[in-house]
Amino acid sequence: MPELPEVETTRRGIAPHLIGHRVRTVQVHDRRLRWPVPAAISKQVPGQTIRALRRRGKYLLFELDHGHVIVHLGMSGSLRIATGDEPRRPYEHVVFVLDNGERLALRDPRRFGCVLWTDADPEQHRLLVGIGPEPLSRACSGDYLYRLSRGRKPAVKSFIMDARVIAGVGNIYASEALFRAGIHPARAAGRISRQRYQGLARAIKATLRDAIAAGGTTLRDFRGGDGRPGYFRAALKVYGRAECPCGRCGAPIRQRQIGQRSSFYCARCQH
DNA sequence: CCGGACGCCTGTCGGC
DNA sequence: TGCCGACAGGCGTCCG
Repeated sequence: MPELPEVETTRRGIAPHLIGHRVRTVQVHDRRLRWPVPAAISKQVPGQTIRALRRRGKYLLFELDHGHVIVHLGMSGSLRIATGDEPRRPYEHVVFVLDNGERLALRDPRRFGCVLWTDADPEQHRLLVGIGPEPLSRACSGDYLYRLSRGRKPAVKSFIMDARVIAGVGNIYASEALFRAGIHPARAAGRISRQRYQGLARAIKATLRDAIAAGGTTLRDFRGGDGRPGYFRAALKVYGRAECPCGRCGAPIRQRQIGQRSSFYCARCQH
């Protein structure tokens, strides 16, 4: 489900309900996520206060008094705030019960997400340590992408979706940013000029900023922490629009697999 | 070392 | 109507 804008929307929605509140208990109803939910979660977390909620790429980092809970929403995960008397919904595998009576519930039908615990620097966790710069940071520049891409044969779309290159760009926003930059998604990453990477870096940032401002993209069931859907779907130019006329030139939007992922582009506008 | 393919899961949708 | 295959917003791991 979630790419960076959806994770950021979730973070902003749930943070006000969590910061400064103490976790009373953690209910693990099914520990069989992408990685087993560690027993330390239900042992270490109760009694601790949530101090901050940060995002790194598509990961959410819950800072507690001592240690961090690391959450990834995978393909179908979502987080919501529930009141104390609301019944647990299907697939809500992990529930954090807070001292204010509210609960934070992780729903994840496909169980590709994870809930982990670390008492060390979360940025140094093995799942986070190798990931690239935040796309909205200055470090993610056209020059950076240009330099890193030299000699690389894979498609530029696969390149910008590689978390070691940039953190948080997924299948929707890769297609959208490449359309915005006028770059064909299948072009070899190593054969794109510095100038065009500068345009691509700008396009990635603008696309993600716009999507965050719209509350993310709801394709099926994504809800922000406030329960509202994201409105960026209406702003998608190519993703999910196979055969529809390109809004810029009118040619039909193409769909094909690139790196085993569905990709959408305009063959006339993108080269 | 790099790049591509494979699994992990379940729900939904379109076609026959 | 019902069944079955294809496909889905991610990503670590394995293999060549």
